[in-house]
Amino acid sequence: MAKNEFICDCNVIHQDVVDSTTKSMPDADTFNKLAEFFKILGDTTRVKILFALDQNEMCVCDIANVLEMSKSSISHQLGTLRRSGIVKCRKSGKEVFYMLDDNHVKEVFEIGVEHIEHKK
Amino acid sequence: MAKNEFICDCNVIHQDVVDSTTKSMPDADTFNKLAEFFKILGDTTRVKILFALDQNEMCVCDIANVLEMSKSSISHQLGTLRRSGIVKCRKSGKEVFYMLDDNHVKEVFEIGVEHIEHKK
DNA sequence: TTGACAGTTGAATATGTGTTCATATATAAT
DNA sequence: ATTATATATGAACACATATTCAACTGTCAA
Repeated sequence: MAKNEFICDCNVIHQDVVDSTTKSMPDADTFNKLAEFFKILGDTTRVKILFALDQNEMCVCDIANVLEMSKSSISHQLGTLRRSGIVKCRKSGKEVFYMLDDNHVKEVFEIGVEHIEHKK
Repeated sequence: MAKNEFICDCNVIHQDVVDSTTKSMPDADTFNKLAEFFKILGDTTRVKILFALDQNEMCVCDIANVLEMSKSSISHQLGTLRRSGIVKCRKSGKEVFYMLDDNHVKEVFEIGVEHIEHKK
């Protein structure tokens, strides 16, 4: 009678691997934040916005024109990106300029592109 | 009368920035694949699976035990990861061992963790 | 102060997705 | 052959989310 029977619907097959892996797993909070970070990058619109902002700080209307999408849609996505700490903004009169907050985004981005090129 | 009026619901404010950014944007296919790649990483269960596989190749039951989830759920996620070219597998009798396919995953992963640590 | 415009935001809708459940396949052992 | 087990998979459900629409705030100019 396996000790895990109330946790999973199957038996442990390689107890040593399961034990050592289990011991090395980070806490749930780390995994949640990690997944959340990637989830933010996992949308075509947001990826395009980030690519654009990687080159220039831009206002909402300009981004909307580059992506050929509505201001509202872009503004919603920028809100999501700002709340995730991936972009920040600066106000200037009626306009709001957005820019990347964190250079990790750039790194992750470039490796992602490499990955895709490599897979072709 | 702005030339973009039929595309967006707003005017171009900084024509030079919009033009140079538009010119440098990769094609839609690249953005779609990039977003797809990050989307796959943007799920807590898959992130956990990838973390585990980064240390040992493992069979479905073992992964299910480490994550304390059902075999079916893990199998579905492994299917997703395999179809995306992020993990590959090796059969041995009744068991199927999974492992990371691509080392870019490891790199992206580590930068993601750095990002999270940095934000605390 | 009035109008125009940049931007934000809540609600609604449409679409996508993760888990569960039931079932199917494949391999090994009796 | 039959049984047990490891894995896969289709359908269904619940939940999340991207865009649109409408309404709103705030700023500038006339």
